Amino acid sequence: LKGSSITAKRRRAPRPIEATTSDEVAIPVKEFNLQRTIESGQAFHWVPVNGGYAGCIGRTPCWITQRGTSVRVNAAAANSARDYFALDHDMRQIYRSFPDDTVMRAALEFSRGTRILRQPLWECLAAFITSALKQVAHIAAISHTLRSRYGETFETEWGAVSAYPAPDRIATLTERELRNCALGFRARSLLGSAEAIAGGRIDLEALRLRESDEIRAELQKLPGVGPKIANCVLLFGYGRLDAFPIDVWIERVLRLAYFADKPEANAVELREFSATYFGPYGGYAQQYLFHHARLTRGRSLEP
DNA sequence: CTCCAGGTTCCGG
DNA sequence: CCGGAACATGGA
Repeated sequence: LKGSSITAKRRRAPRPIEATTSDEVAIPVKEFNLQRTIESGQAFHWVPVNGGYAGCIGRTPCWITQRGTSVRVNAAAANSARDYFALDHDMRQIYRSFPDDTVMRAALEFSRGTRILRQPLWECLAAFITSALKQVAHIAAISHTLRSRYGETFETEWGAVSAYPAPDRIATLTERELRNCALGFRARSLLGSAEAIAGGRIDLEALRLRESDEIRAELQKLPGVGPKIANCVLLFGYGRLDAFPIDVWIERVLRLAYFADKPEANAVELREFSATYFGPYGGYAQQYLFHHARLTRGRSLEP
Protein backbone atom coordinates (compact mmCIF):
# COMPACT_ATOMS: atom_id res chain seq x y z
CA LEU A 1 0.00 0.00 0.00
CA LYS A 2 1.78 3.08 -1.17
CA GLY A 3 1.33 6.67 -0.18
CA SER A 4 -0.68 8.15 -2.99
CA SER A 5 -4.12 7.19 -1.75
CA ILE A 6 -3.65 8.23 1.86
CA THR A 7 -1.83 11.50 1.47
CA ALA A 8 -4.70 13.95 1.81
CA LYS A 9 -5.92 13.26 5.30
CA ARG A 10 -4.22 10.81 7.55
CA ARG A 11 -6.75 8.61 9.27
CA ARG A 12 -6.58 8.03 12.97
CA ALA A 13 -4.80 4.77 13.54
CA PRO A 14 -6.66 2.26 15.69
CA ARG A 15 -4.99 2.05 19.08
CA PRO A 16 -2.81 -1.05 19.44
CA ILE A 17 -3.85 -3.51 22.09
CA GLU A 18 -1.29 -5.61 23.91
CA ALA A 19 -1.56 -9.30 23.27
CA THR A 20 -2.77 -11.07 26.36
CA THR A 21 -0.02 -13.65 26.68
CA SER A 22 3.02 -15.07 25.00
CA ASP A 23 2.38 -18.65 26.15
CA GLU A 24 2.21 -21.21 23.41
CA VAL A 25 0.64 -24.63 23.31
CA ALA A 26 1.34 -27.64 21.13
CA ILE A 27 -1.49 -29.48 19.40
CA PRO A 28 -0.93 -32.89 17.81
CA VAL A 29 -2.36 -33.14 14.30
CA LYS A 30 -2.86 -35.80 11.65
CA GLU A 31 -3.49 -35.22 7.94
CA PHE A 32 -3.00 -31.50 8.44
CA ASN A 33 -0.89 -29.16 6.32
CA LEU A 34 -0.87 -25.61 7.63
CA GLN A 35 0.81 -24.03 4.65
CA ARG A 36 -1.45 -25.59 2.05
CA THR A 37 -4.51 -24.79 4.14
CA ILE A 38 -3.59 -21.13 4.50
CA GLU A 39 -2.36 -20.67 0.95
CA SER A 40 -5.17 -22.49 -0.83
CA GLY A 41 -7.28 -19.39 -1.46
CA GLN A 42 -9.87 -19.71 1.31
CA ALA A 43 -8.66 -16.91 3.58
CA PHE A 44 -6.50 -14.03 2.45
CA HIS A 45 -4.99 -12.28 5.44
CA TRP A 46 -2.39 -14.61 6.96
CA VAL A 47 1.19 -13.32 6.87
CA PRO A 48 4.19 -15.66 6.84
CA VAL A 49 6.35 -14.99 9.92
CA ASN A 50 9.06 -17.03 11.65
CA GLY A 51 8.31 -20.11 9.56
CA GLY A 52 4.64 -19.89 10.55
CA TYR A 53 1.77 -17.45 10.06
CA ALA A 54 0.30 -14.52 11.94
CA GLY A 55 -3.24 -13.24 11.61
CA CYS A 56 -6.55 -12.85 13.34
CA ILE A 57 -9.27 -15.42 13.90
CA GLY A 58 -12.17 -13.05 14.25
CA ARG A 59 -10.89 -10.64 16.89
CA THR A 60 -8.39 -13.09 18.36
CA PRO A 61 -4.75 -12.53 17.39
CA CYS A 62 -3.13 -15.79 16.40
CA TRP A 63 0.33 -16.96 15.49
CA ILE A 64 0.80 -20.53 14.48
CA THR A 65 3.47 -22.81 13.11
CA GLN A 66 3.73 -26.47 12.20
CA ARG A 67 6.50 -29.01 12.55
CA GLY A 68 5.49 -32.43 11.32
CA THR A 69 2.56 -33.72 13.34
CA SER A 70 2.67 -30.89 15.85
CA VAL A 71 1.19 -27.42 15.62
CA ARG A 72 2.25 -24.65 17.98
CA VAL A 73 -0.12 -21.76 18.59
CA ASN A 74 -0.34 -18.93 21.10
CA ALA A 75 -2.38 -20.22 24.01
CA ALA A 76 -4.98 -17.47 23.87
CA ALA A 77 -5.91 -18.58 20.34
CA ALA A 78 -5.72 -22.35 20.83
CA ASN A 79 -9.44 -23.02 21.01
CA SER A 80 -10.17 -20.62 18.18
CA ALA A 81 -7.48 -22.26 16.08
CA ARG A 82 -8.79 -25.78 16.64
CA ASP A 83 -12.17 -24.63 15.38
CA TYR A 84 -10.94 -22.34 12.60
CA PHE A 85 -8.50 -24.85 11.12
CA ALA A 86 -11.10 -27.61 11.47
CA LEU A 87 -8.72 -29.93 13.30
CA ASP A 88 -11.71 -32.12 14.15
CA HIS A 89 -12.48 -33.06 10.54
CA ASP A 90 -12.19 -36.79 9.89
CA MET A 91 -9.90 -36.72 6.88
CA ARG A 92 -9.87 -40.48 6.35
CA GLN A 93 -13.62 -40.52 6.00
CA ILE A 94 -13.52 -37.48 3.73
CA TYR A 95 -10.83 -38.95 1.49
CA ARG A 96 -12.69 -42.25 1.29
CA SER A 97 -15.72 -40.40 -0.01
CA PHE A 98 -13.89 -38.89 -2.99
CA PRO A 99 -14.64 -40.35 -6.42
CA ASP A 100 -11.94 -42.73 -7.63
CA ASP A 101 -10.68 -41.23 -10.87
CA THR A 102 -7.26 -40.09 -12.04
CA VAL A 103 -7.90 -36.35 -11.80
CA MET A 104 -9.30 -36.61 -8.28
CA ARG A 105 -6.51 -38.92 -7.13
CA ALA A 106 -3.87 -36.50 -8.40
CA ALA A 107 -5.58 -33.57 -6.68
CA LEU A 108 -5.74 -35.52 -3.43
CA GLU A 109 -2.04 -36.33 -3.46
CA PHE A 110 -1.19 -32.72 -4.28
CA SER A 111 -3.46 -31.10 -1.68
CA ARG A 112 -3.38 -33.73 1.05
CA GLY A 113 -3.75 -32.21 4.51
CA THR A 114 -5.58 -29.11 3.35
CA ARG A 115 -8.54 -28.35 5.64
CA ILE A 116 -11.69 -26.49 4.78
CA LEU A 117 -11.59 -23.60 7.25
CA ARG A 118 -14.44 -22.54 9.53
CA GLN A 119 -14.19 -18.81 9.06
CA PRO A 120 -16.12 -16.11 10.88
CA LEU A 121 -19.14 -15.45 8.69
CA TRP A 122 -18.84 -11.76 7.96
CA GLU A 123 -15.15 -11.72 7.12
CA CYS A 124 -15.65 -14.74 4.88
CA LEU A 125 -18.59 -13.15 3.09
CA ALA A 126 -16.88 -9.78 2.79
CA ALA A 127 -13.63 -11.23 1.51
CA PHE A 128 -15.45 -13.17 -1.20
CA ILE A 129 -17.54 -10.16 -2.18
CA THR A 130 -14.23 -8.43 -2.90
CA SER A 131 -12.96 -11.50 -4.76
CA ALA A 132 -15.10 -11.16 -7.87
CA LEU A 133 -12.92 -11.20 -10.96
CA LYS A 134 -9.73 -10.75 -8.91
CA GLN A 135 -6.62 -12.83 -8.49
CA VAL A 136 -5.89 -14.32 -5.07
CA ALA A 137 -2.98 -11.92 -4.52
CA HIS A 138 -5.27 -8.95 -5.20
CA ILE A 139 -7.90 -10.23 -2.81
CA ALA A 140 -5.23 -10.50 -0.15
CA ALA A 141 -4.05 -6.94 -0.81
CA ILE A 142 -7.61 -5.62 -0.47
CA SER A 143 -8.14 -7.58 2.75
CA HIS A 144 -4.97 -6.18 4.29
CA THR A 145 -5.82 -2.62 3.31
CA LEU A 146 -9.33 -2.83 4.78
CA ARG A 147 -8.10 -4.51 7.94
CA SER A 148 -5.21 -2.16 8.63
CA ARG A 149 -7.17 1.03 7.84
CA TYR A 150 -10.51 0.27 9.43
CA GLY A 151 -10.14 -2.83 11.59
CA GLU A 152 -8.93 -3.27 15.15
CA THR A 153 -5.15 -3.68 15.24
CA PHE A 154 -3.27 -5.81 17.78
CA GLU A 155 0.44 -5.68 18.48
CA THR A 156 1.83 -9.17 18.98
CA GLU A 157 5.30 -10.57 19.36
CA TRP A 158 4.94 -11.71 15.75
CA GLY A 159 4.05 -8.25 14.50
CA ALA A 160 0.83 -6.30 14.10
CA VAL A 161 -2.32 -8.12 13.02
CA SER A 162 -5.74 -6.65 12.33
CA ALA A 163 -9.28 -7.93 12.57
CA TYR A 164 -11.67 -7.51 9.67
CA PRO A 165 -13.77 -4.35 10.16
CA ALA A 166 -17.28 -5.25 11.32
CA PRO A 167 -20.32 -4.56 9.12
CA ASP A 168 -21.34 -1.47 11.12
CA ARG A 169 -17.84 -0.07 10.66
CA ILE A 170 -17.84 -0.66 6.90
CA ALA A 171 -21.33 0.84 6.79
CA THR A 172 -19.96 4.16 8.09
CA LEU A 173 -17.59 4.44 5.12
CA THR A 174 -18.32 6.01 1.76
CA GLU A 175 -18.12 4.22 -1.54
CA ARG A 176 -15.23 6.52 -2.41
CA GLU A 177 -13.27 5.45 0.67
CA LEU A 178 -13.79 1.82 -0.27
CA ARG A 179 -12.75 2.47 -3.85
CA ASN A 180 -9.56 3.97 -2.45
CA CYS A 181 -8.84 0.48 -1.11
CA ALA A 182 -8.68 -0.75 -4.72
CA LEU A 183 -12.09 -2.39 -4.58
CA GLY A 184 -13.21 -1.01 -7.92
CA PHE A 185 -16.81 -1.84 -8.77
CA ARG A 186 -16.93 -4.19 -5.76
CA ALA A 187 -17.05 -1.18 -3.42
CA ARG A 188 -20.77 -0.71 -3.97
CA SER A 189 -21.46 -4.38 -3.25
CA LEU A 190 -19.41 -4.47 -0.04
CA LEU A 191 -21.01 -1.28 1.23
CA GLY A 192 -24.52 -2.45 0.39
CA SER A 193 -24.01 -5.82 2.06
CA ALA A 194 -22.49 -4.21 5.15
CA GLU A 195 -25.48 -1.87 5.39
CA ALA A 196 -27.93 -4.75 5.07
CA ILE A 197 -26.24 -6.60 7.93
CA ALA A 198 -25.63 -3.57 10.13
CA GLY A 199 -29.28 -2.61 9.63
CA GLY A 200 -30.48 -6.04 10.70
CA ARG A 201 -32.05 -6.93 7.35
CA ILE A 202 -30.06 -10.16 7.38
CA ASP A 203 -28.65 -12.05 10.37
CA LEU A 204 -25.71 -14.21 9.33
CA GLU A 205 -25.48 -15.99 12.69
CA ALA A 206 -29.17 -16.85 12.82
CA LEU A 207 -28.86 -18.50 9.42
CA ARG A 208 -26.59 -21.18 10.88
CA LEU A 209 -29.72 -23.11 11.90
CA ARG A 210 -31.27 -23.12 8.42
CA GLU A 211 -31.01 -25.50 5.49
CA SER A 212 -28.26 -24.79 3.00
CA ASP A 213 -30.73 -23.85 0.27
CA GLU A 214 -32.31 -21.25 2.55
CA ILE A 215 -28.95 -19.79 3.51
CA ARG A 216 -27.92 -19.64 -0.14
CA ALA A 217 -31.11 -17.83 -1.09
CA GLU A 218 -30.72 -15.30 1.72
CA LEU A 219 -27.10 -14.59 0.89
CA GLN A 220 -27.96 -14.07 -2.77
CA LYS A 221 -30.27 -11.23 -1.81
CA LEU A 222 -27.16 -9.24 -0.87
CA PRO A 223 -25.60 -7.03 -3.55
CA GLY A 224 -22.62 -8.62 -5.24
CA VAL A 225 -23.50 -12.11 -4.00
CA GLY A 226 -24.45 -14.67 -6.62
CA PRO A 227 -24.33 -18.46 -6.59
CA LYS A 228 -20.55 -18.76 -6.56
CA ILE A 229 -19.88 -16.44 -3.62
CA ALA A 230 -22.87 -17.80 -1.72
CA ASN A 231 -21.42 -21.29 -2.08
CA CYS A 232 -18.01 -20.10 -0.89
CA VAL A 233 -19.61 -18.70 2.27
CA LEU A 234 -21.61 -21.90 2.78
CA LEU A 235 -18.43 -23.92 2.48
CA PHE A 236 -15.77 -21.77 4.18
CA GLY A 237 -18.04 -20.10 6.74
CA TYR A 238 -21.08 -22.24 7.48
CA GLY A 239 -19.14 -25.48 7.16
CA ARG A 240 -21.52 -27.01 4.65
CA LEU A 241 -18.95 -29.40 3.25
CA ASP A 242 -21.11 -30.41 0.29
CA ALA A 243 -21.29 -26.85 -1.09
CA PHE A 244 -19.51 -26.75 -4.44
CA PRO A 245 -18.49 -23.28 -5.68
CA ILE A 246 -17.85 -23.22 -9.42
CA ASP A 247 -15.33 -20.58 -10.42
CA VAL A 248 -13.29 -20.24 -13.61
CA TRP A 249 -10.73 -22.82 -12.45
CA ILE A 250 -13.26 -25.44 -11.40
CA GLU A 251 -15.22 -24.93 -14.58
CA ARG A 252 -12.00 -25.57 -16.47
CA VAL A 253 -11.40 -28.75 -14.47
CA LEU A 254 -14.94 -29.98 -15.00
CA ARG A 255 -14.94 -29.34 -18.73
CA LEU A 256 -11.52 -30.80 -19.40
CA ALA A 257 -11.69 -33.79 -17.08
CA TYR A 258 -15.36 -34.73 -16.95
CA PHE A 259 -17.11 -33.12 -19.93
CA ALA A 260 -14.51 -33.59 -22.65
CA ASP A 261 -17.11 -35.30 -24.81
CA LYS A 262 -19.87 -32.74 -24.09
CA PRO A 263 -18.51 -29.28 -24.91
CA GLU A 264 -22.06 -27.98 -25.20
CA ALA A 265 -22.79 -28.61 -21.51
CA ASN A 266 -24.14 -25.50 -19.78
CA ALA A 267 -23.80 -24.22 -16.25
CA VAL A 268 -26.82 -26.16 -14.99
CA GLU A 269 -25.40 -29.46 -16.19
CA LEU A 270 -22.05 -28.75 -14.56
CA ARG A 271 -23.79 -27.89 -11.30
CA GLU A 272 -25.99 -30.99 -11.30
CA PHE A 273 -23.07 -33.27 -12.11
CA SER A 274 -20.92 -31.76 -9.36
CA ALA A 275 -23.67 -32.04 -6.77
CA THR A 276 -23.84 -35.81 -7.15
CA TYR A 277 -20.54 -37.06 -8.53
CA PHE A 278 -18.28 -35.66 -5.79
CA GLY A 279 -20.38 -36.92 -2.91
CA PRO A 280 -21.20 -35.60 0.57
CA TYR A 281 -17.84 -33.84 0.91
CA GLY A 282 -17.96 -32.29 -2.55
CA GLY A 283 -16.70 -28.99 -1.16
CA TYR A 284 -13.49 -30.68 -0.09
CA ALA A 285 -13.12 -32.31 -3.49
CA GLN A 286 -13.72 -28.93 -5.10
CA GLN A 287 -11.04 -27.24 -2.98
CA TYR A 288 -8.48 -29.93 -3.77
CA LEU A 289 -9.22 -29.74 -7.49
CA PHE A 290 -9.07 -25.94 -7.39
CA HIS A 291 -5.78 -25.81 -5.53
CA HIS A 292 -4.13 -28.42 -7.73
CA ALA A 293 -5.24 -26.83 -11.00
CA ARG A 294 -4.35 -23.30 -9.89
CA LEU A 295 -0.89 -24.03 -8.53
CA THR A 296 0.04 -26.09 -11.58
CA ARG A 297 -1.51 -23.39 -13.77
CA GLY A 298 -3.71 -25.95 -15.45
CA ARG A 299 -0.93 -28.35 -16.37
CA SER A 300 -2.52 -30.92 -14.10
CA LEU A 301 -5.32 -31.10 -16.65
CA GLU A 302 -3.27 -31.80 -19.74
CA PRO A 303 -3.80 -35.28 -21.19
C1' DC B 1 0.09 -3.90 -25.39
C1' DT B 2 -3.11 -7.73 -24.54
C1' DC B 3 -4.99 -11.06 -21.60
C1' DC B 4 -7.02 -12.62 -17.46
C1' DA B 5 -8.42 -12.99 -12.58
C1' DG B 6 -12.09 -17.95 -6.77
C1' DG B 7 -18.50 -13.16 -10.71
C1' DT B 8 -22.58 -10.46 -10.62
C1' DT B 9 -25.88 -7.82 -12.83
C1' DC B 10 -28.36 -6.05 -16.51
C1' DC B 11 -29.95 -6.20 -21.13
C1' DG B 12 -31.84 -7.87 -25.64
C1' DG B 13 -33.20 -12.03 -28.08
C1' DC C 1 -34.54 -18.85 -19.87
C1' DC C 2 -30.15 -17.80 -22.38
C1' DG C 3 -25.79 -15.77 -24.09
C1' DG C 4 -23.18 -11.39 -24.06
C1' DA C 5 -21.33 -7.16 -22.26
C1' DA C 6 -20.04 -3.95 -18.68
C1' DC C 7 -17.81 -3.42 -14.58
C1' DA C 8 -12.11 -1.62 -11.98
C1' DT C 9 -7.62 -2.93 -11.05
C1' DG C 10 -3.12 -4.85 -11.41
C1' DG C 11 0.12 -8.64 -12.49
C1' DA C 12 1.83 -11.74 -16.09
